[in-house]
Amino acid sequence: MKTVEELTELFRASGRKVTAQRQCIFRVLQGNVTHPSAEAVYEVARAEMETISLKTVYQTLNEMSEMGEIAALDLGTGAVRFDPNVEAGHHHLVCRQCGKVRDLYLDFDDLRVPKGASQGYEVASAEVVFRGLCDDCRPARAGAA
Amino acid sequence: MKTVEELTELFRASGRKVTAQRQCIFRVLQGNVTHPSAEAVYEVARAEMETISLKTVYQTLNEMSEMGEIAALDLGTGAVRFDPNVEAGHHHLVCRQCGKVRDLYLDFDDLRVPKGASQGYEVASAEVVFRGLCDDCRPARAGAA
DNA sequence: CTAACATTTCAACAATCATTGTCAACAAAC
DNA sequence: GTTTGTTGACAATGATTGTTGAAATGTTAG
Repeated sequence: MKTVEELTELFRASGRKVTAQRQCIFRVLQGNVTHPSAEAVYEVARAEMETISLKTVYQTLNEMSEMGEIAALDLGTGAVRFDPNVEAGHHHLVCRQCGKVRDLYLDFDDLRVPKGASQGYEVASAEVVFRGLCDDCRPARAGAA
Repeated sequence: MKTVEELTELFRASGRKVTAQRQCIFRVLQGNVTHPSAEAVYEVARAEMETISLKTVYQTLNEMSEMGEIAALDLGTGAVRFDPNVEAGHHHLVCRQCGKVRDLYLDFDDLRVPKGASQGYEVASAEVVFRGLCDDCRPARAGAA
């Protein structure tokens, strides 16, 4: 994701106003690898700005997503998650139990749909979703916490 | 998916009752490649059984899913979709516009997470989601409908 | 540099959509 | 027939979006 300053410029350049709330949201997302839901962003933002509203968070996240500065992921964990990492070709690890999501940088070079198999679809992207249990949800083994 | 008769046996064997409604739902799913949402199953079932309720449809689909007879897919199209096809190793084509989902039988043999990259996850499954536009949503080109 | 204006945004509230819980009447299986 | 699970009307939940008056922002004129 771009820096807070760059995002501020981008918002202004596209005719959007940059409010304290929005910059707070920018900061929350900076370097955030937890793929937070809107609610999660809201919680963190509220620690810094008590009066921010959930609606504002949704609105700003959606705008950032439309601008391509963050990615909105629906991975079946109940709520849409936002990923400040918009680099192409990265994939996701999803915990079946708690929904925790992590980025996975792997290059699968044969991730293409052969002609004739596309059933009329014009395929624009391919993403791999790996599902399993994260270390926190894995049943503790003997000796482990 | 198994036949209506096999499902009837399975339900009975696991202590579940087999009602006319449930058999109706079994029939709706038989050979259905549209990955219908609960609502879509409901619509079709209601054509046959006017009095069936949406709650019953949800309940039955969830039970079938728990039994592993169908798969519940959340592909970010707004509602969970149900896939009578539970064969492992098949993937999905999703239309960005209308949400239409189709199965894709492709074997990606390097679809594994290398040791050391799994970030503590115990990975159980890998599925590829291809997104794009289906033929119905693709802007019509000159000469095409 | 400052003031004033036209917009945009904010945040409280209510609405929507998918899905699930509650519960009395009912039907399947023994 | 009894017992237990199921049905379906209704209401509730959780995520997300629409509405709206009030406040803040970027811009332009002075």
